[in-house]
Formats: sequence, C-alpha cells, structure tokens
Amino acid sequence: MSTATGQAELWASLMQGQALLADAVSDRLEAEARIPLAWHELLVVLADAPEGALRMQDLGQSMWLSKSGLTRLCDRIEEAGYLSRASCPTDRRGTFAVITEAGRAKVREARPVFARASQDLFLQHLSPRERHALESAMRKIIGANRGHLRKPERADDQAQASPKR
Amino acid sequence: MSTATGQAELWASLMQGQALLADAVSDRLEAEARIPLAWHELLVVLADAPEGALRMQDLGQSMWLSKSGLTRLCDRIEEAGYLSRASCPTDRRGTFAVITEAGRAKVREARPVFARASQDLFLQHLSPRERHALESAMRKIIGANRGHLRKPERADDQAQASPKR
DNA sequence: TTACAATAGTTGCATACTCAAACACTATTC
DNA sequence: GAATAGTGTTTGAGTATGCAACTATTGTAA
Repeated sequence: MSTATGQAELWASLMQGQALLADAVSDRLEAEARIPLAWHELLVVLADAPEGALRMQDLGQSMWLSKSGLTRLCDRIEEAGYLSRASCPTDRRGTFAVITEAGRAKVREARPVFARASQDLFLQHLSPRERHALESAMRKIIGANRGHLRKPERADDQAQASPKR
Repeated sequence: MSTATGQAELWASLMQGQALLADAVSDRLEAEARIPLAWHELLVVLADAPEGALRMQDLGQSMWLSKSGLTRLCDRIEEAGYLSRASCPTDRRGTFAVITEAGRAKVREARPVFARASQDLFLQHLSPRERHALESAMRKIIGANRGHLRKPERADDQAQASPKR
C-alpha cells in the first residue's frame, strides 16, 4: 500500500541520488586529481583502446554525448594536452583521438582516485545483493528505453524513424 | 565472479539508465503536454503548496537547483504565464512564486501524462521487489552523500564546513 | 541611529550542452 | 568521369546552469 505515493518517491530518489552521487564523485575527482569527470571517462576509454586511439565516431558510442558535444569535449581535452587528433589515413574524413603521454599519466593518477571515490561514496553503502538488484533494475530500464537513444546520426537501428518534432 | 569488472558497470548502468530514463520521460512530457520536465516538477510542487504559493527559498529546497538556476527557471515559467511573482508583505526581501490558473490547468494536463510516462518507461519494467530494492539503494546513496549538497547558502547543516575549493 | 553582518533574490560572466547547417571527403550511378 | 547521395566531423546559434558579485532589506549592537 505504499505504492501510491511511492511512485513519485522512487522517481525522485533515482533522479536525486544519481545527481548527488555524480556530483560528489566529480568534485572529489576534481579535488584530488584535478580533472573533470567527463575527461576521466573519455580518457579511460581511450587509454584502454588498442593504440590509445579511437575514431571520434567510436568514441561517441561509449560517451553518451552528441556528436558536437564530443567534438568540443575533445577540443578542451586536447587543449589541455591530454589527447591529440590525427586524421585517418584510409578514410580522410575520419579523425582519430589519440591519448598523449600526459593523458596516460593523468589516467594513471585519476583512475585510483575515481575508484576510491566510487567505493567510498557509492559501493560501500550497498550490500552485494543491493548492488546486484540495482544493476539489474537499471539494465531493465536501459533496455526498455534503448530505442530512445537520441542519436539520429547512427543509421543502424533507424528503420522507419519518424522525424520527431 | 562479475564483481571485479562489475563495479564499473554498475556505475555506468546507473549513470546511463538515469539519463536515458529522464530523457525519455522528458521527451514524452514535451510531446504530449508541451511542457519541459523541470517546469512540470516545479509547477507540481507549487500546485500542491498551501495557496499555490511558495517562497523562492522554499521552492529551492524541493527543486535541486542553485539559487540562480531557480530564478531563471521561474523567469521562463513566468514568461509563459504559468506562475507569477508576488513580494512578501512581512519580509520585503522575499518573493513568492504563485501558480496561475493557466499553471494549474497545465498541471492538470501534464500530471497524468507524466504518471503514464513514468509507468510505461520505468515502473512497469520493475517488479515490486525491484522497486523496493532500487529505492532502498538510492536512499542509502542519498544519505551517504547528503553532506555534499552544493548549497552553501543554506546555513542549517553547515557545522564545521570547510570552504571546499 | 548609525554601523555591520546576515539573508533573499537577481544579474554578469563563463561553461557545457544540443540541434541544425556547413564542410570535407567517399561511394555510387549514369 | 561528372553529378548525386551518403558519412564523419566541425561550426554557429540558442539554451540551461553554476559561481561570484551585486542590490535590497532585515536584524543586531554600540
């Protein structure tokens, strides 16, 4: 019977908790490793990629950002010296984002900070059961809304797409 | 055995799922009730307040926005005619945000749309057990990070607060 | 009652993001 | 082998947000 009001509260707790958590981790990363959370996320993807290099397009798939958002994020990171761009030899439209040595050093510095923050501010407060339940629930939500990915640029799963306002 | 890599994935699923969900609900609200999610959230708070009126400050506590963010959000909603400002008679520094009749009408229109979207895109995919687990987990996270609320303006729970960058 | 600190709200500036249009190439087709 | 359509990335314009500084008002204290 706590279902009537519980709906709004479930929504609120998810929205607020995620925001609060992201914010707390972000601040800690910024304080202890002097790097924004988004930079860290991008650089980690890059650092783990084969040559430390990825096409913008591929990077975009991991990054949950619009194309232009990714371009500008890379601009900023590049300006800070943590990545550089290289044009693709086989397809000269393409651009590679390549992590620099400074970028790798920053990742080495930041990754444990992130892990610790995530542990302290997040994982530590959940039992293994809860972690599992949370991940399972979130996966279902992701699955249910997968079709909503606002990336009209990726033509793959765009069958009969309506223009959408 | 999925605990080692699972940490990163748990984080990712929470971040991505929340974003995807908020986005999907937001789009639906915009499509079916022609109102942004943030407006809906603010107007619902206002509609449920005693006289349909709340001090900016009190609104701010429910809204998860900085003071300036709230000011500007109210500016936009006011310009659309869904709320109006009234200065407080007893404390002339204060401003009330008051929902207008148009605002109430919009809330009547939007609230069921939101409820349906929330049902379809979110609640429907979770069993009662999962809902409970999700809310419990998120509450713990909120509790653990409560001290992080980036609102230095509220002096209440700021005991020994360090300046924080 | 003048001075000083605290509070409520708004404004200027800088940042980050999206959409849509532009640009630079590549692939296709006649 | 030009036109045309399609892809990959960047750029331009508009919007939302936060921080810090500012205005206006209230409370406190000499």
